[in-house]
Amino acid sequence: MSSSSAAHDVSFLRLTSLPMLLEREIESMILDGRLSIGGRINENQLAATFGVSRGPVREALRSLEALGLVELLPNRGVFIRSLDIAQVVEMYGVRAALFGYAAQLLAGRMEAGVVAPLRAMLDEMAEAARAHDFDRYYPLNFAFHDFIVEQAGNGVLTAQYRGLVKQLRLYRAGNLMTGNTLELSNEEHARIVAAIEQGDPLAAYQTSFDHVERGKERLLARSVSLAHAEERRA
Amino acid sequence: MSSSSAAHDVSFLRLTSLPMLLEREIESMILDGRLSIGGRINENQLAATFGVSRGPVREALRSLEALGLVELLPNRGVFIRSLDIAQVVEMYGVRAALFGYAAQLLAGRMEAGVVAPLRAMLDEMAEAARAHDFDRYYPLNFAFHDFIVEQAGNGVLTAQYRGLVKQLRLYRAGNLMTGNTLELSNEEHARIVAAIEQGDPLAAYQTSFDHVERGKERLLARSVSLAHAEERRA
DNA sequence: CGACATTAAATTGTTGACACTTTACACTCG
DNA sequence: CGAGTGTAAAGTGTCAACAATTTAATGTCG
Repeated sequence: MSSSSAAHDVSFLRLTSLPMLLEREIESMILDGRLSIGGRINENQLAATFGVSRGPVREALRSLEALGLVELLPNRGVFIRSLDIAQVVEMYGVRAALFGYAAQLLAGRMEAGVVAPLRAMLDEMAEAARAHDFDRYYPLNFAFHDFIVEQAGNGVLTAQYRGLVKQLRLYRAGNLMTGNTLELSNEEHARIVAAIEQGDPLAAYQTSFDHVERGKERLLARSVSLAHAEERRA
Repeated sequence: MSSSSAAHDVSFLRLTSLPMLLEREIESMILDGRLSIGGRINENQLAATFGVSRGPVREALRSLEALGLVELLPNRGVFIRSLDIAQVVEMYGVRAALFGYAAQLLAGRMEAGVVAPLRAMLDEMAEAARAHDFDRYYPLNFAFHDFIVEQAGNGVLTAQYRGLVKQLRLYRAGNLMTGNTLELSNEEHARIVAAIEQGDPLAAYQTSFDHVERGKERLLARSVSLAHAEERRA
């Protein structure tokens, strides 16, 4: 047994700091829309809001830059990152690969008590889909994906996936599904669960990958029609 | 056409800053081994080395934390991140998924002038493998993987993949292959190129994924034998 | 001699001030 | 009246000093 692998770690004591706190707070301000996308962040103003000096604020912003939530232009300022459709498409691709890998892992290491919750979510989503109730469907859909990633048991994967999903929230056009797309989407979910349940990693990868890719295409189609509407208006 | 999409962007002017510069420099200090893994970074000392104050250094370290190269413990200091074998295994898994996705993309959008360089690298690696010349094989191997990822044409994917590879350099035990593993590794490369050339995305994914996974297993086997050697010594 | 409390040194955390750059605005000139 | 120039304000970049915390060292008591 290695001596460096301590049995009990006591680093919980004071495991937060002002910059970390500010980072979380600014992050939620961005994701909640309290800071408008593309807009500039005023360090003085932000520091004044929190009643602290600019130092910790600047440190927090550096972290947020690395997380892909803001952009730092030297001598210009910090801007809330705005994603164009091309970047969103790329992100969806990577998200598809990561989610596919999660399902692949899960199919390979099936344990009891994993399929049951998935089936339960599936049923609930089916109900919401039948009612065309997007507001009910959306959080279930999110939980379904996150559950699969989480249960895959790879912490690095979970972190990367969630980081990507977080960044995708910067794109405020595609969070909507309409009509019977909900039911189509949930049919894909069912295929994913089936592949996992049967312990078929490759099928789990493919169905999961395709599911996210279809989501991308739905988003893209919607985005194109939005752009056309924009054109007509001009 | 949107008015915000400028035809020519002049943001190159002053596109760097002191914290960014320090970030790059500290990063290379870590990756070159000039800062020992697990060790603590002294802000005063580091700032003095560069002839700057602690502010910019702290900002650079915040970025490096988000990149996964250092760890920040409040009131304790900044430590060069040290990876245990479990984390390395997880990272290899995600790397396999990302690399697999890259090959999958490349197989789907085959353009001229992609296979030729791959085949050239393949031949060079074969030669190096026959000669058991690891020092020659290693950079070729790296270039081979990076080329596939790059040519996949997804910038987000490239960034994530390279970030992960960078973090993996923190683990200083597994960069060695011995004996005929070089030839085995290159046979896997050949299968990857074949799948890409035939335009078979799924096969490209699988062969590429498996290739990295095999690398992980080789690393793991070596790591176990090292641990045993360690035990015997104790 | 070892465990514990106490004190001093070292290090991180935060701040306010100052220098520099960018941006906005008013002014001048064609 | 519009393009261009110069100036003032606003904002970012950097620093050095101070506060708070942790770590190391010293001394004390059982």
